[in-house]
Amino acid sequence: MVPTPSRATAAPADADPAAGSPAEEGLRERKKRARRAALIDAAQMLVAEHGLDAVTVEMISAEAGVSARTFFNYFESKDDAVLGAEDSGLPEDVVEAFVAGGPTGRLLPDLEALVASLLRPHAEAHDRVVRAMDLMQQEPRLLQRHVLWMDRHKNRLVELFEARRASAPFSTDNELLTMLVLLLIRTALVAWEHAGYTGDPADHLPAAVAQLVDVVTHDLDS
Amino acid sequence: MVPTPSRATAAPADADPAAGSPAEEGLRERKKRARRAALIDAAQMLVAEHGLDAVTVEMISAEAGVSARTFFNYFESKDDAVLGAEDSGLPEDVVEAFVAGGPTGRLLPDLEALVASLLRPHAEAHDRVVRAMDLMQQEPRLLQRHVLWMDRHKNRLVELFEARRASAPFSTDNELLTMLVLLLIRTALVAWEHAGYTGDPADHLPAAVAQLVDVVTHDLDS
DNA sequence: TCATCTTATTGCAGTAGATGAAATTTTGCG
DNA sequence: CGCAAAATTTCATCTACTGCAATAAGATGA
Repeated sequence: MVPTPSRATAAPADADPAAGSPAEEGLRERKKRARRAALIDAAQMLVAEHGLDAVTVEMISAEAGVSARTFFNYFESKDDAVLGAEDSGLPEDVVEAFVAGGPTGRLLPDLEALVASLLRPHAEAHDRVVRAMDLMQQEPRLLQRHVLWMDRHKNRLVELFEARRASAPFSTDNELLTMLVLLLIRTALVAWEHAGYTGDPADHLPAAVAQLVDVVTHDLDS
Repeated sequence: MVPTPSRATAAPADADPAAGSPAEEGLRERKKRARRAALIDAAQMLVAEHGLDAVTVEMISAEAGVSARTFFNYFESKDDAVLGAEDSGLPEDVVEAFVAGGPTGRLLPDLEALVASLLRPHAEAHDRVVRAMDLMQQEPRLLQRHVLWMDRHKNRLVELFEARRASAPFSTDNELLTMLVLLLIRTALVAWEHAGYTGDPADHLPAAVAQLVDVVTHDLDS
């Protein structure tokens, strides 16, 4: 049997109108990208409709026109596909600025800058992230994967913190700082959600920081 | 015995949730407790030795002398058994104090008090928590479950925040506050771990708060 | 002590996520 | 075209987890 309409998606071939085609990208890379996107779309659509547990990877794979085994060549788990998790690393320049003790020289604003650059890629894949956020509310299990993602980056973050200590010493524990990063990410994303997903997630970062400062300093005041 | 008319179905009557009085405990409850403990011990021991993925629930069950099916009568998942997760709620008096705007009237210290009471039960089951913490470092997947636990309590926390708003208004978002609770819990636990698990996890809470204040206020100073 | 009701354990069958390996197809390129 | 590299698929297998029906083990009351 194998009713795979694999042709269907690949049909438009290279009918690229205009020369807008990403020249540097081979056909192979192209298809890979397309498949991945198709799988994420299928996963998010099906889960939104039937719920996380009612959707099997076979359904998702069938919807995307690939075998179930191929699915796992693209994602480590079903949940990953639903979240459409992309592991885009931190930009070089931002990292360099941070470890050098910049850009402002004060830890909290510099963390903010770091988080902003972590949030930026989320703005690009706007729709997918929005769908992922919505699904995360309905399916708390997905929030767990979000944390696993965090855990993967944790080592990298700790490296950055250690590196920065050399040029601009500070006393705060690495653990607290990573949790602070997580707090900022989450707060900004939720604020973005509450704002109806308008604009950029990073836009809500300053407000998050302001709130944090508020809570902590109120402690000292009154 | 007083002739109580309405006791159609088995009345749990006392049902003392606190494990304080073993005398009042029937043999059934006893065995249940013992089995549960045996399963947790077996799970933690085996995982410590062979790693999380190399240990099957069959091994754990066999080690504890029960069937694999029974295992799932006690735990929702393998990971839960390894963590030995207990869902002890917040004490009444602490909750009341918090929603009334106390005990200090300032949000951050009051959050600290709340977290302290969340950490206290961890001190009782000292050994198991220690082993769970160690395993969490080796097996990041377990950290996810820790978050699921958090998620379960999140609704309760949000209720508390909302209730407190009535008597002692504040502007901070619920999301930021829950993340702050998570940050304090995690920071205190890690500090406790670094201290060689001496004393109480809650002992390290003040230091965590101090660090947080430090990071945020340094922003304002320089 | 026995009869009985309730509750816990178990065996069995089945679903579904995830992985490894070999076979097959697709793509890149000279 | 024809060959080599890479990706997809098929197939077998493991394991976590669940529902159901049968059975064993406390609890209870006379």
